[in-house]
Amino acid sequence: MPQFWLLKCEPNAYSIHDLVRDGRTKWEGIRNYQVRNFLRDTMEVGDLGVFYHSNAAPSGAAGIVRISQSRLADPSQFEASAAGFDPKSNRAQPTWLMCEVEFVECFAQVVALETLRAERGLAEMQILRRGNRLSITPLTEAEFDIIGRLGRSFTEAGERGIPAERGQRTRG
DNA sequence: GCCAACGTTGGC
DNA sequence: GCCAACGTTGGC
Repeated sequence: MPQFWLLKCEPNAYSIHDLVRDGRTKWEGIRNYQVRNFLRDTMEVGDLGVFYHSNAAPSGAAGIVRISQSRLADPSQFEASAAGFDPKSNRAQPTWLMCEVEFVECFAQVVALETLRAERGLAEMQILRRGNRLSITPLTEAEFDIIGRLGRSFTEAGERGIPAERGQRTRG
């Protein structure tokens, strides 16, 4: 049984389109203990994730990824010149972990934050809570399915991040 | 650029 | 262990 995640990234730094090009990428640079604990204790290869663009116009869900590697040591914690350098960490017991994600799907348009907020089934989603700052958060399967359905509901006519239809649609 | 919210740091 | 100061995040 896969688990489900929402992974935030600023598209200025790395976007879903970069992942389309690369196929897979290391999700490095996490320096928050709550997120580290997800990476260490919970996330497994085969889990599915929503790729979320933050600090964007519009911010929102941009596509789907799959976890292709888990529990990797983040090498930048050992690099003195790196922004995420952590002099207290050591190679025998790295403090900071990362995962690798592989591309699954790019939505025709970003499902805008405004659209996510309007969806009743997403009311409990952590990303929508005030002050949420975790870059990786768990989703329920129902939340993941709703976001996937919204992402697939765009037609070419829709141009403002507003879904053209919201009919029932099954996953896969 | 503003600002609310939250995490981290460090003095005590 | 408390808590004020500071830094970061991210929507707007």
